Amino acid sequence: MKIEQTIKIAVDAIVFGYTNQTIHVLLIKQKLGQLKNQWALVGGFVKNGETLTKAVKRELQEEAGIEVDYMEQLYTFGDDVNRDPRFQVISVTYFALVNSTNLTLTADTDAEEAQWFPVNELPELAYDHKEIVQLAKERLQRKLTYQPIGFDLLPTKFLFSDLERLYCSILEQEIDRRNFRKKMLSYGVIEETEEYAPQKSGRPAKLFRFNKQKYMELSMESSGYKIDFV
Amino acid sequence: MKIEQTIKIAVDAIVFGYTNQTIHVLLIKQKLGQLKNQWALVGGFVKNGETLTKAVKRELQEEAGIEVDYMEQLYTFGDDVNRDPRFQVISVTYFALVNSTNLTLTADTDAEEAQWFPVNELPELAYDHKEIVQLAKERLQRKLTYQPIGFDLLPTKFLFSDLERLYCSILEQEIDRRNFRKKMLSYGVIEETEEYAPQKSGRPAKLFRFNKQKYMELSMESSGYKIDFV
DNA sequence: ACAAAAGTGTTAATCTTACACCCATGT
DNA sequence: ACATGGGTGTAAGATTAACACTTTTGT
Repeated sequence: MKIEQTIKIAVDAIVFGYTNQTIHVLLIKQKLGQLKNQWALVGGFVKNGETLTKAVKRELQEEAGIEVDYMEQLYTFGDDVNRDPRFQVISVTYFALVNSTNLTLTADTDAEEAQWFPVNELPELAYDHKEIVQLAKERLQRKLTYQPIGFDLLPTKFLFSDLERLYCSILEQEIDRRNFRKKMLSYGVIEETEEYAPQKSGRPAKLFRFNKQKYMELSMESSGYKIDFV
Repeated sequence: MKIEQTIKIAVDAIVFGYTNQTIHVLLIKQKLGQLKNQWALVGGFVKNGETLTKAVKRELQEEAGIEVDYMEQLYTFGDDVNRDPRFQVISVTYFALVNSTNLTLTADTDAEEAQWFPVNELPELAYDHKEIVQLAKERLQRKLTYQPIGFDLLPTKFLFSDLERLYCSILEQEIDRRNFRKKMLSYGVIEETEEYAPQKSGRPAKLFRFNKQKYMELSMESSGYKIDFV
């Protein structure tokens, strides 16, 4: 069998982080090539013999010095033959989340500059990356309602109010505080710690922790985890 | 920039059809190559300049002479470097449905033989295709509950009882006939026709039709379509 | 004492589930 | 008249949605 394929395979990562009560996306400023100075997603070509997952993790490390806390495949873009102006590139994109304690970036080549951008204030993006981010945003919204991925955006111990603000900011809607807490706690996957976080003002708040173990048990038996609001 | 990539890109399609009250998967018997006589999914390498979607449609036409009624990307397999024993191949897989009036297969090269298999009685499959089918089956199950894709497996006009059996067979569970009908009709996306289908025995049954228009309107405003049962 | 955020329950409305008998036809 | 599958309603239970005051701290 003869195959003369010249199509290239790349991976790109859409990494979400949560700081200042806002969802952010990780972007890289291209310092080389014809797209110099444009912002783009972390990504690059897959090496021979490398798996897709490894390629993404390598790029994340190389371009931003970051390790993510959650990652899953998002979509493969290959229906616009000219999405990369140089030649035909198919991009397998990944959706990733980082815990807000691990947000520090350190691009280790000086070919790039990595930076967090609030998801609603993105600069112009190279290639079709705007479209990719949009898709990722929708995935994040939907996923949040049926899987406990919000916890991968928060520190291990967090305030209930932060969790709530996280949901508000991702889902872009108001949430009833009492109903939210009631429902969240009803699944038994969040536990109180004995610690309190001092607030700038107001009553001190208990810190909570996500119990992954409990969630696993829950999802085995019932698959009934669902957090959605009107 | 130098890129010496030797990884190949393939597409594979998991096509579901519904006959004899059972979900079937379309398979191809390899008549050439080292995997001769093994059953596999429809698929092949992407040509230079070809989009992914076009590649899948071309393969479906070439290998089975079929046009599908619904298609979406499923997943890209590339984390097992040896999934193809010959060389590194990344496969972008597609999930497809054919209307049960369009099931006729006509492989137009004699390199292959196309055949429908009941999803629970599959032969040994080549490569990692068993895993792919499994993933597709799960997607079909989940998708059925929040999108009206069941209608792409039935003729334009269908019996309510067929729709119900379709859901039973895909979701692998019993369904209360009254509650199912009530809920389905409550969305207003299914309309009665004036026609009756003569039954082998028993009371003649009305034929129904899916109103895509209505569904679009519904999903614009509320996104509240959900068909799930315990 | 007041400002600021945390914490907490009840009720009405809606949706879901469970369940059994009559209907229209062909033989 | 009987066998076969089609067609229909109701009531109890569960879930969701709406809603406002008290608590604890710092200033």
